[in-house]
Amino acid sequence: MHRSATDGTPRHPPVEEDRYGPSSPAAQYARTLRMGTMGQVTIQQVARAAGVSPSTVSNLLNGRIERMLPATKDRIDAAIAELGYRPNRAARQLRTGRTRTLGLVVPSVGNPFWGAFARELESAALARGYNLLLCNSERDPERERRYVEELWEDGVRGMVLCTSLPSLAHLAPTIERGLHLVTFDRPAQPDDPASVVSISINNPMGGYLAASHLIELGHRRLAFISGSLRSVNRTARYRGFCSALEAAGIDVDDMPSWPGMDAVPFGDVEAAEVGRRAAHELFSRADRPTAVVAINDMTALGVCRGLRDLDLRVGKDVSVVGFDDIVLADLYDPPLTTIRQPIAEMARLAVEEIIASETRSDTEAGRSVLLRPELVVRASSAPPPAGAGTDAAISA
Amino acid sequence: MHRSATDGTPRHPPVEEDRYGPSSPAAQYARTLRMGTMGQVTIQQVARAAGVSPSTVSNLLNGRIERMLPATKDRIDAAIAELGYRPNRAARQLRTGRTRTLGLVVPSVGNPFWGAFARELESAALARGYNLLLCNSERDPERERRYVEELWEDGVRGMVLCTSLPSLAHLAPTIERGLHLVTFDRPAQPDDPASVVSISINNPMGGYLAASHLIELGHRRLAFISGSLRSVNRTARYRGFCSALEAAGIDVDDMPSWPGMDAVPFGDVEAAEVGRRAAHELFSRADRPTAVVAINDMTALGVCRGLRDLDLRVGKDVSVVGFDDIVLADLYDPPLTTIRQPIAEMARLAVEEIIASETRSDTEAGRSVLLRPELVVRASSAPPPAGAGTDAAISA
DNA sequence: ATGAAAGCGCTAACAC
DNA sequence: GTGTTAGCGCTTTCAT
Repeated sequence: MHRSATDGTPRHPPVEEDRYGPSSPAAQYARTLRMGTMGQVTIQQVARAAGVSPSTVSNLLNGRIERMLPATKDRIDAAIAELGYRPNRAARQLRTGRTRTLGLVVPSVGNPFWGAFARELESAALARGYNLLLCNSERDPERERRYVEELWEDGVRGMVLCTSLPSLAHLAPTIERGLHLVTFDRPAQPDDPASVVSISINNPMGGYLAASHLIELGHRRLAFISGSLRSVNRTARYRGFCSALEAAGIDVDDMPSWPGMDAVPFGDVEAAEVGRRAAHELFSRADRPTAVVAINDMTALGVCRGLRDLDLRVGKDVSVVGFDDIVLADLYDPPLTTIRQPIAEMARLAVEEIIASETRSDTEAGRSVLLRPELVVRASSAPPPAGAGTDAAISA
Repeated sequence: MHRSATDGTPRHPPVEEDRYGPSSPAAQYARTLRMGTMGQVTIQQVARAAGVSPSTVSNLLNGRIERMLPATKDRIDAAIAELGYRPNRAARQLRTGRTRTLGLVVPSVGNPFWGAFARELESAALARGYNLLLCNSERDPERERRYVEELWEDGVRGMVLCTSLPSLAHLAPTIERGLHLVTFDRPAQPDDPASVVSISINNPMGGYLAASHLIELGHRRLAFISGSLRSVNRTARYRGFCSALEAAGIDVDDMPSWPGMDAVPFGDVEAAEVGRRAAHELFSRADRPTAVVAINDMTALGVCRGLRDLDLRVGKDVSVVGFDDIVLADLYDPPLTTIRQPIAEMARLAVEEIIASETRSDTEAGRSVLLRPELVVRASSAPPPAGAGTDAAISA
């Protein structure tokens, strides 16, 4: 090892060599370092084995095969195979400044929706030759910031951020440095930096679809259940929910409502617990609703569980509509009516946007893509039981 | 930029400088590169701003603050803050050969169990100052190998692999290079390389607990349902299941069985679908069981769904026991009886093992840690309906 | 068609 | 207590 200074390819002028021969402390240190790296095979060794220079090996590695004789290529290929050579990513990245890696920050892979989305995004990234790094923010802005900065330090320049925070101020420094950011499930906000692209479903439309489905079934007392009140999509979905009520001539202010849980911060795994508690409280009251729209499927499943605790039958006594269409929605008893997000398409779009913005010369106005949500009707929603919560019952 | 050759800190002997002045093509190239990296602030710039040398900044960065005057430290801190300096990880890693990052390869984060485990492992890693990189293998050995090698190339030397493949041969080259590997949910196999540590629950015990719980409730016709037959823990859990039957004097060969689906490869998300199909086929037969043990909760949930399709009531007509205790087990209707895996503790252990093996001088025999599974009884398991599947019914 | 050399940003041994 | 220096493995320009 460490023969580069004495063999045929000195990497420094002779003047250096006189001062720091192969037995100098520096050389010893280099040797130790190399031991520590566990026999990493370098491009130099491959070059030597193939009887060519490192640059030629590098050319092969980077697909510039037209620059060498077929015989040379074969020799190098053989050397690579024999030595089991794998290029060192850190060195490569340090040199080029690029990485074929995207970052994904989700609230929590403990929530099946985010797990499913992560899978889709990984597939989409892989299909474009990118790798994916996955991080959990647990909806903590500080943790979100830390991850984004850490990914940046790892050379990741394109990220998908799943957040419902109204402001991206905590990420401003990284965005200014040139981060290609796509926010998911969070429509663009007025204060967002111009370069940010956002991809989400049309949340107000989703809320509208959910509520009007229930109204069409005959429900007149509807509640909207969510945990955090400050989330961007909560507001948007609730807005759509309200429009549907208004369009049907129902006064939103008359609807039973649940205060929410903004005091107690909670993660996505606890979403179900939120739904359960909300159901307990909302359905113990006299003015209880006949139907519920939940902010997402996990919360909806919690609501169903809570209703069962009260001996109310979902899809009979009470209708429940969720959001997301996670795998478990169809598995549940009763299967859950929900608003489906087209996650595969959204994932593909997110990757395309990032790659496009990396290729684009520079700061181009970020756009906001809204996809159409889809109502999936299953057994958790049905007409209200006769005499309960209908117009007649209310006027009685 | 690129002033280092002309200012007070030349990095190469003068002879170099005569040949490649600041306007040489090399210098121009360097400038372009630096533009491309989007204004990366370097340690040199911090050093200049603070009026010290890069090494002093480096010393501060690496916690060797005792080597400098408090005033110097303050000046450097100020410079770092003002310039918004963040060390370049690639450079750091290239230099030290180390990374404070662990890798996790799971079958699929689409399965809530793996999502939950990933969360736990991330917490455990974070608590020890490590980051976590998450990858989905979709139970594809080739993809598993690719990820392991890619992580290795990224400088990751410690990984947790969740696999149920009987052989680790596809990872042998990387293991030989010094990978610190912990397999999760896959007990050590005779052919495993000696350095591999394995962490899992005692799967035979889990299978035993599940089956004997059902037997104690009075069931005498039990089926075991799983998808892939080749998985290591499938075999182990089934073995435990059989012991419980034998201990109760029940002949395993008399039990209704389902052929499994080894022909069709499937991911963890489809586990539920497997359960559903298995239930359809198994419960359409005359010799149908009164109770089922499923390989995991997702499959168990699918079984429940399939039973419902046949108008059989879970927890009444048929008992179902799952494995894992995912969040949704308790949310389901009826709540699912299951074998809990202590994932938080297992995650903590996995991280400890990896860190220990990185610190340890070298190849030490890998060990196998088996944790105790816990039976969680919920409403999906109950005594068999009178006259069905009991000894009497069988002899009738 | 191939090679020599420079340097990406950082760390740490050693000199002062 | 602080500075100087070499070099981690790679890519790419320019020279041949």
